[in-house]
Amino acid sequence: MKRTRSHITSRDVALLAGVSQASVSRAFTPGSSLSDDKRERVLKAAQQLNYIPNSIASSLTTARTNTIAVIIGDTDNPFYVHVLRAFMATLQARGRQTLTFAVQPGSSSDDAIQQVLRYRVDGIILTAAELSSRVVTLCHDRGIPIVLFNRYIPGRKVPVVRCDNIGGGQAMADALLKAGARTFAVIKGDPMGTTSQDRVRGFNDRLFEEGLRRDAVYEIEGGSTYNGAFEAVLAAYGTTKRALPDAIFAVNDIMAMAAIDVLRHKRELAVPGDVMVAGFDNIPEGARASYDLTTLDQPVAQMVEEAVAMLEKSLAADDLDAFAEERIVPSEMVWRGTILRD
Amino acid sequence: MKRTRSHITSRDVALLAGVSQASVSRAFTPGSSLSDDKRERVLKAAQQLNYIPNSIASSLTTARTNTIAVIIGDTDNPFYVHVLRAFMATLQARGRQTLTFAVQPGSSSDDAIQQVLRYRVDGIILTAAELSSRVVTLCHDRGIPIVLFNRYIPGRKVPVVRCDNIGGGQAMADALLKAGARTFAVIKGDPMGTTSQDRVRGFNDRLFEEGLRRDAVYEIEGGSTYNGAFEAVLAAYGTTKRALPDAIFAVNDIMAMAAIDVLRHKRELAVPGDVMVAGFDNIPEGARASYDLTTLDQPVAQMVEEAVAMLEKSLAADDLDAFAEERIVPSEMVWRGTILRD
DNA sequence: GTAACGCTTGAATACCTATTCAAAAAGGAT
DNA sequence: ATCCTTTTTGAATAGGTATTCAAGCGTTAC
Repeated sequence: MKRTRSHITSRDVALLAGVSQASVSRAFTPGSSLSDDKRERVLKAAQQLNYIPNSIASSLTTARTNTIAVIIGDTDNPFYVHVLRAFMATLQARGRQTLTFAVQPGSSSDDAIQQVLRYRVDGIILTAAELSSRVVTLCHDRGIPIVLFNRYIPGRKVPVVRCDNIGGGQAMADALLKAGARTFAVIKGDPMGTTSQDRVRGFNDRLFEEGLRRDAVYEIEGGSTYNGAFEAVLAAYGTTKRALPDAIFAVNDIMAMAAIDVLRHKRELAVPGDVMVAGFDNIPEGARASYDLTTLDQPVAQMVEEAVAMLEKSLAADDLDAFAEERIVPSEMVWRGTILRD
Repeated sequence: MKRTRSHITSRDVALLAGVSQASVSRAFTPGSSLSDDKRERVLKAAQQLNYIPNSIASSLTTARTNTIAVIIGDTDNPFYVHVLRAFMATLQARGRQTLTFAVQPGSSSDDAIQQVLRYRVDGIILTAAELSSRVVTLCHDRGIPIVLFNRYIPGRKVPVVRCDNIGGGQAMADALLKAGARTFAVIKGDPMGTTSQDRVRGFNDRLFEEGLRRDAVYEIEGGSTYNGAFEAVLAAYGTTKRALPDAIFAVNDIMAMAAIDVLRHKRELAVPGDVMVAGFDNIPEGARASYDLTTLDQPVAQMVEEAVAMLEKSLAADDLDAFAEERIVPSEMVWRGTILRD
């Protein structure tokens, strides 16, 4: 069958139902004034013609696309995959479409935003990706709300939902000290990311507060990925050259899992017997029996829920500035088997 | 700042540049006839006004959105998450937007398709989700190409890219027989999914061909998820009640990993020493040292590439029917540590 | 010098729906 | 039956861009 050039439009339906095009539009717009029998006639005609309303045309007049862009930077980290899934589910449940956009880790999301603005999305969620203050202004001037997830722009007031990363780092430092650790390694993530920076800072600061010497903490660049962390930990502790720390704190679970794999399978060491390991995020993968990872929980469902709520509040309001809130959610210790407990 | 009601349009740019609106449109349409100096003038004016072309309006006239819908059913299976990521990257690289849609596992994707058709996507990719023959007709009549990924509709000619699941199942049966296994368990996935069905069929048929008795294979419903398989395997082999098989074949890696975790951590058994385990898909997670899973590789990158190519071929053509091809990619054994080898 | 041709350009129009405005119909009260 | 209020309805229009059509212009060939 040849591709039909002209689709069925509301006018065709109107013709068949013997009403005006306006009435067809009203039949598909909840809350608009139309008599019941006419609505019924229209819907029957629509069904008969297999009519599907054209959102493109509709968006042109309403200046709303009912679409939210979700921009994600780090699809290598399962945590952000879970976040993306949660956003998709939440937005879908609220009757919105999701325009997903992945940007290369490290590169800026400016181009992506530019792209996305062409599509006149109603709002933007940005997780784990760089962005410049410039594009924030760009969106702001256009009245398009943008909510940051687990990322913020220092020195600028932008709506954001994030976890208390500094507090989490501190809590983990306390937990490991209490477990008897005195020498440490920290596996850092994206060097430019505020998330990793804050977790490391909270962790280190607390240790130094407690009187540890600066060389009690060995810092490792894990690059936020399993493979990156695996190689880095292997380079650091793959041989007996460097003395093992009492505990390793990775700023995310996936890197903690890499560390465990190196210690157990490349060095035949026991975790937590020889070295304790802790992560951050509480991804389901870390909870599995093979890892049983002690970590800090980020309440993803709640955070996503709040981010969407924040976006919708901006959507409903005329004044974007009124809602530049910052929601900081605490993270909670999840005790499992990779840290010793008395 | 208040939300600006009216955006900058091509007309505004035209006014500033001293040209017609048509010329502005041409300046942003590659391959259209416009003198260099005029194009330059337009682009300068556009930049000055922060003009971003409106894809909505453009789509209305061209009847193209440059957007592809990716519908995914099983986001619990990491394999399909990798598939989704690959699609997003591939489509993005070709300058297309991705409208992602997740449907509840088990429920049909008909509603999702209906939704997606409103947005006049140019094409649809469907992975790991049910769909009725009816909506295929619906899309077909509208001239919207739809490519199935790792799923097919028995008895209907629809463009599809999938792995040779039957052949893979057979290959795994051969491998396990050669490794000395004589009693088996099979962990099945989605009962309605052709993928799981075919893998089980290929596996069983080959075993029975080789003369095994039907009760040499114990079948387990794993539900396609880690948790589902974990519980099912625990129920079957968590105690010493039931005799252990020589080998367990899970129709996907994530369930194989669950099986390994049960055997190792709930029963203190050795894999592959006491029981061999094999999966299907070759997800990166299974390659990690903690699992080191022997499996069958699905060449995701290649399959995704081909699916998109198939879609674009349909997009370019007028006649949809000419391209209802079926591309079946072979899967290859990946020998790792969970099957004994001589 | 004229004819023929190709490239540029702008005016006008189509794309499809939501909404406004005014008219018509229906309902209610007296 | 009359007037007033409320609801329903259709005609007309806006929304922003791509494209068509015809005109304008400059070039080349003879």
